Formats: sequence, structure tokens, C-alpha cells
Amino acid sequence: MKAAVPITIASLKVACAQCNLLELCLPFGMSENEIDRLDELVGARRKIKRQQHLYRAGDPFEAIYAIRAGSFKTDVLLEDGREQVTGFQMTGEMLGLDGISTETHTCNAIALEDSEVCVIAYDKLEELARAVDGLQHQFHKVMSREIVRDHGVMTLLGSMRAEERLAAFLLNMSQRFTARGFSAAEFHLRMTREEIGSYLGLKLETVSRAFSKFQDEGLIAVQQKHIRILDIAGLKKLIQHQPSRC
Amino acid sequence: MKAAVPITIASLKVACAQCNLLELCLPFGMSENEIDRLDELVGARRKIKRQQHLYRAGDPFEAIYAIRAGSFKTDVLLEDGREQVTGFQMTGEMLGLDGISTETHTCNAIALEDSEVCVIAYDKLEELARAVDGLQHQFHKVMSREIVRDHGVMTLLGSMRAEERLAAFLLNMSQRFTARGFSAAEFHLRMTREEIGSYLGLKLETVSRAFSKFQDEGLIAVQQKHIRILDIAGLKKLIQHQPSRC
DNA sequence: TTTTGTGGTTGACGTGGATCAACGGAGCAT
DNA sequence: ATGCTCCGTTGATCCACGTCAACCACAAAA
Repeated sequence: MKAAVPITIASLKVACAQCNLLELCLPFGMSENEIDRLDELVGARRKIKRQQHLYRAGDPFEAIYAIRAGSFKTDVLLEDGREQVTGFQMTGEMLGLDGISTETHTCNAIALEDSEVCVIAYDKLEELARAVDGLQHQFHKVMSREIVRDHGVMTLLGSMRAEERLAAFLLNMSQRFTARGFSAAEFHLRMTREEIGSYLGLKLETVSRAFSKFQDEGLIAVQQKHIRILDIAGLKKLIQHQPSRC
Repeated sequence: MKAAVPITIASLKVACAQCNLLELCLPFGMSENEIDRLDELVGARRKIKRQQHLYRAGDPFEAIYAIRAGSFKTDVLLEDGREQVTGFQMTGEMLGLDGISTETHTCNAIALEDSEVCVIAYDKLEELARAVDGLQHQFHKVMSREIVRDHGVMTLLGSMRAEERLAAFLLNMSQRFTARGFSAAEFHLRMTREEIGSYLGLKLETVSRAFSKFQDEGLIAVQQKHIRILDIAGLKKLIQHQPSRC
């Protein structure tokens, strides 16, 4: 019997105010009072095992998700079978925003490791956003941030060469790990070379070669998915592309 | 004398309900009552001459803009001088959504022809969105649509070859002209080959060659910026990329 | 009219990254 | 252990697109 440990509904739900991801997630910038009201919003957590889908392209859109633990990729499948990874998401980041426009998810969200998300029913979110100023504003910021991020990727895909792309990717990962309290210089990638390549518009062999080249040049140390950045400045210099001559 | 034509403040403002872009713009899907309330929101129109900036990267963010007439491009400048076009916008589309996240515009918006926009003060928009359910929902949809669109561009840049990209671009333009009541088969591009190239991650010569090739193959007729699509199905076939063999 | 400038086309050539192929190592089930 | 499978690395070759350069069309200025 569990009499000694009272388990209430509340304890099964997410208490945003207690969540250590607060700084990274939707509540960022909201007042304490406002955050307390968020808890009516977050219905349940959901665990997703590695390689499983949180949602699929075509699924009806009902909720957005905040990553509580773990990480995900989003991708779309072209008619001819090509896969395009559109993003990697870490704890505190939101998934599913693309579904609002058509009320249907437009991509697949797949866990890169065993993960857990907070489920945020979208109709409730809209309702609460009307009442809680800070929530509305933060939600808009989250969506806008996604737009800015996507523009960054477009720039990367549209105007950088292979090594610049990979350098930008590593610096981005490093920065995101840092924001989560992990080492900026040493981390574990949860995605394969092929997934990185798809995201960066490169083939897996090219990604692999660029990793090796960076290693030869003393910029990083690679061991499978484990990355150690030895020369952050060197990587940064790479992405401002020395124009051909002069 | 103009005595016979009373000019009121109201007539200088935009009446969303009377605007013929209603179907394409923010009000789409809102009720008549709701749309009437929008008029308190749209402060003024602003005319932008060809090649002039509506806003610049770094400008403080105060308003978003609905294009009332004309067209724009958005771009970002990399440190080394490279320009990356992140989008082309037509009538009814919104500009400036990227600014919400950092309260600073992150790209430049430049008119491709003499244009006019409706200025929507962002703080007023948030305020009104709290009162008018339909507005809140439509605004979210507009932002989400931008995210979906960007994912589409990422897919294009990440996994298509030059001719596929250009075919996708032409079909997209055609579809957007159609939505605005113009011919699907014949239209005028307002941007240069270089701007198209930047957007598609190609050099202007490659764009030009692809146009010529499409013309040789009878898919389109090109004369400078004037495009006539002769074989829509043919273009569509191009973008599903016949996998190398079989 | 000629001039000048901007944008577009086309050709010749070079190269970055894709493709094809072989192999090696890690993790997992047996 | 053994074998299997997935993932990553590396080499050899190819080709799509970038680069460089010449030229052309059109529009605005002189």
C-alpha cells in the first residue's frame, strides 16, 4: 500500500515553478504569480523512448510540447524518400509550433534518446494566454525565436561551405549545452553523422571528413559522438569565411 | 477645392473590413465583428519606395507590418559582406515577426517596388489579442505559417539541386500569384537573378542557366523578369527528383 | 543620338562535395 | 567468445555548380 506516500494529482503534474528548466522554457521572464498559473496548463508529462515518435507529419495538432528531459530531432520526408532534418531540440525547447497554422503537424518529432515532454494543450494555452499577459508575450517570443533560428539555418545552408557549416553547428551545440549548465567544451552528440549531414545539407561522408580535418588541425578532439572543443576561437574564425583572395 | 470630399482620419486609416486583401492577411478567418475591431489596431499606412528599407537589422522592434501593396525582400548581411536573402513577401503577408523575440529586428526588409504597408503597433496587437479570440488565434497561425514556410526553404536548401530549387521557386511564386487573383502561368518577378540565387543558395549564373534550360525544354518562356509557365506539370515532376537510377 | 550603368546570358574551366566502395570499430544478442 | 548490425572513417573518382570572363540588352542620363 502507498498510504505512507500520498501521491496527489498535483505531484504527477509538472510544477513549472519548481522545474529547473524554468530559465530556458516557456515561463522564462514571467512573474512568480504568472508561473503558478501555468500549472493549470501543463496537463501531463509523456515519456518517449529513443527512436520513437512524439508526433508524425499529418497527425492532428492538439498540443505543443516542452522538452523536460532528453532530446529530439524533427524531420520531413520528401516524396522520393529523402529525409530532411529540420532541427534538433534540447531540454526546455518547444516542439510542435509548426502545427498551429494548419492544425496538422507538418513534420515528425523523434526522440534521440529516452526523453520526457510536458504536454501543453493548445486550446488551453490560448485561453490562458488571454488572461495572463506574461504568458502571451512569452509564447510569442518563443515562436519568434524559432523563426529567427530558422533564418539562421537558411543563412547557413544558403551561403556557407561544408566546414563553415559544421563549425557553426558545433558552436551552436556548445552554446546550448552551456545554457543548460553543461560544459561548453565537451559534450556528447546524440545524433548520427547522417542526421547532422541532413540538417546541414551535407552527406555523412562530408561531415565525417570535416570532423577529421578539424581534429587534424587541433580544433577539436572527436571520439565517435563525444566531442571536445580545443579551440573555440579557431572555430569561430572559420565561420567568417576568409573571402577567396586578399 | 476638396470641400466636396470630406477627408476624415478614418478614411486615411486602413479599414480592414474593406480591404481586398482580407483573405490573405491577418484578418483571415475572423468574424465581421472581430475584424471591425482590428481597425483600432492598424495605426497608419506607410509608403516605401523601391529599394528603400522598411526596417533594418538592429532597429528596435515596435511594430509588425502587413503588406498592402507591392513586395519586399528580407535579407541578412554576414560579417564578411555576403548577403543572404531570407524571403520574398507579397501583398497580405506580414513582415517583422522575427523582431518579437529579441525586441530588435534581425534582418533588413527592403521594398522590391514602390510599396505600402499597414503598421501594426505590437503592444496594441498583444492587447487586442487578449480581448479578441479570433485575432489571437489568427496571429498565432500567421507566425506558425512562417515557421512552416521556413522549414520548406530549409528542405529546399538542404536536399534539392539547382534545377529542383528553381522549379520549386517558380511553382511557389505561381501559387502565390494565383492566391492574389493573378495568372498562375504568367507573371513578373520583381527580384533580380542575384536575389533569387541568394534565396535559393545558388549563384546568379546558375539561376540564369537554369532559366535558359527550362526554356529550351519548353517548360517556361522567359523574357527578362517576365515569366510564362508553359508546363506546370513538367515543373512539378522536376521537384520530385528522379532518384539516380531506377 | 551616344554614353554609361545595371542586370542578364553564355562559355570555358576549376573545385568542393557527392558518389561509390572498402573497411573498421562499437554495441548487442546469442 | 561469435556473429550481426549499425555507424563512422577513409580513399578514389566524378560531376554539379562556382568562378572568371566576355558580351549583350535595356534604361536612364548626357
